[in-house]
Amino acid sequence: MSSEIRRTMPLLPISTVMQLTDLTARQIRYYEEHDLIQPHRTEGNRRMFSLNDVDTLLEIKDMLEQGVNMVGIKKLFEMKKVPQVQSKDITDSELRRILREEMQQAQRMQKSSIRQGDLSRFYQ
Amino acid sequence: MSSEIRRTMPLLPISTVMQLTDLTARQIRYYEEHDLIQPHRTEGNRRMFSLNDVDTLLEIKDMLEQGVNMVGIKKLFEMKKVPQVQSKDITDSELRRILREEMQQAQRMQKSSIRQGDLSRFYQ
DNA sequence: AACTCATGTTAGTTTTTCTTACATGGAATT
DNA sequence: AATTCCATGTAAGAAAAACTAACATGAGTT
Repeated sequence: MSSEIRRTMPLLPISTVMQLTDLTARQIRYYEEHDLIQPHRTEGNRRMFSLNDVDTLLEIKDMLEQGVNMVGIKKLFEMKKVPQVQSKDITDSELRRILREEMQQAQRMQKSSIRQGDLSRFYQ
Repeated sequence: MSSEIRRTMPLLPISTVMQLTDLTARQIRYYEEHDLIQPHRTEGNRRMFSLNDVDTLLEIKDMLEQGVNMVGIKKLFEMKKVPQVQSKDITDSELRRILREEMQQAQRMQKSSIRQGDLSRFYQ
């Protein structure tokens, strides 16, 4: 009983992901364009998303609401992936500078960002 | 982190369910026709399945391979739902008779049924 | 004032899913 | 042996969903 579902399995069409994340198709495709997600494609070229993709999108949404921009999010994701040893091709100091900038901008935006819910709208 | 996914949420299009269960669209629709599943519908009338639906379909597939027919599967599902007190509108003896018949047919079929895998084909 | 960024919107196309109807092969029944 | 039943295959035509590409926009930055 209870089929094993891997969080990386491409299960969901974009419509489902829109509902789960409260993002528009435009937004989701834009984030893919900027390489923040890499959804699977069907033979017919339709995007299929995994549960991990949904998590990532929720993180993206969150960071955007905090005022972090695409580039910043990308960097932050890269950090997450290599938490042990900082990759040296982007110098540490440069990374710190970028993040400092992002965070400053984030604070400026903070006032207007209305903290908005998770998936509660789905537990009908 | 990690979005809560309810097993009853209608998330999956039929194509995904086909892959997860190794059933054809025809089979899935046929089982719905016989009321073994009740997938959600989008505004545009497309079926959307929950993880519970997938589980149910895997059970159906299993029972069919054992030789149980639609009617038998329906009854067995009804039993599962009311495990405490046997519903009296279908008499106990009648239910037992039906199930005995199914099981006999099942044994007859057993020889030809090749036990076939679960979701292993997906852990690429 | 001109730019940039994230997102909206529209158009035209392709893929996916739907319903309906008829076809089929093996089991069971007559 | 012929007929019926059952689970599934298949084909056609219609509708919905998703795709790409392009232009539009408004807030924030330079």
